[in-house]
Amino acid sequence: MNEIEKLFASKDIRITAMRLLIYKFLVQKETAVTLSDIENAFERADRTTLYRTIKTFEEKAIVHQIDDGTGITKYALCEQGCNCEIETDLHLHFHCNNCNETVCLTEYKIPHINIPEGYMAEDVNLVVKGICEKCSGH
Amino acid sequence: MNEIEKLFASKDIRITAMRLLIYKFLVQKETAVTLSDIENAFERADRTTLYRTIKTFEEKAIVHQIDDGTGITKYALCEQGCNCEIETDLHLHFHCNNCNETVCLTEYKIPHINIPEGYMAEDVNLVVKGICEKCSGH
DNA sequence: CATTAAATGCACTTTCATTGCATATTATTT
DNA sequence: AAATAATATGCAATGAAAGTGCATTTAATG
Ligand SMILES: [Mn+2]
Ligand SMILES: [Mn+2]
Ligand SMILES: [Zn+2]
Ligand SMILES: [Zn+2]
Repeated sequence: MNEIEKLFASKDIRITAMRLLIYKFLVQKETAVTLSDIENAFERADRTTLYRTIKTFEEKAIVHQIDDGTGITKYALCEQGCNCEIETDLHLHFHCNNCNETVCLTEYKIPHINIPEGYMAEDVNLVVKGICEKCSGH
Repeated sequence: MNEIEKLFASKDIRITAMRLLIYKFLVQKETAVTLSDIENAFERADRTTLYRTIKTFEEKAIVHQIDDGTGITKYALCEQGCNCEIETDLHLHFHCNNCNETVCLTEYKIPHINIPEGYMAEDVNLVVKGICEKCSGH
């Protein structure tokens, strides 16, 4: 068993060819992906399989879902040892208005947010939109 | 001309029966609404009209759009004198996981968010999820 | 009241998300 | 190494929300 297979086994995910391919695809991507992105990368595979694979990865905390405001849900690999199944993964996300890519800013944690008396926070979603490093000419 | 008609006139919005009704509906609501909410409130009206009315209101900065992470876009009245057409309306939004309602916390502004060198922020979306005042027993 | 521009209603389209079920593949037991 | 049980996959279909084209109606203007 290689590293990926060990990871799958440790999370009770059956090792299949498709899952290994999709996992490798996600590793090699440095931005968040949509289901369509995966679909385009694996044109011979069925959409449903890709959909259910990413959902399995999400349940098992291999990827986390990102709502960047574009209306299309995106996914990105979780950091090693992230606990987003239990408590929220509190980093922020950046969506580029130019190249339309979304990235995890895992080093940039969401600050404490004040809310009115009587309200109880359980989760926070913070998305910054603007121009990314690559598009601004770093 | 009453107050609402004056508001419409000042924003170059034609005064129609439907628009007045929808506006009054929004005023009387204290939480953000979906297009379906409006549809249910006006079952005799055509969905397209409701859709285009809310889009007109949005363009003219009568309402602003809210992405609370539920996947369904919501709308709420803008504060008087808000400039969300030009610069972003920087208050935060709260989504209750219990009653499923979303509210504008107009008094609670979005704090400054640190982002990496090379990135340029143009817009920020901040949604806190949890239990609202009413559901927690105020 | 006549003219013109915009709003409305209806039918259709698109896109993304999701499910049911038959078949294939993987893991487990004999 | 079969046989069995459990799960994954492929295909077809459905659903929800958003959006568009065009003919008809309504509102603003002189
Ligand atoms: Mn992330
Ligand atoms: Mn608001
Ligand atoms: Zn970019
Ligand atoms: Zn509530």
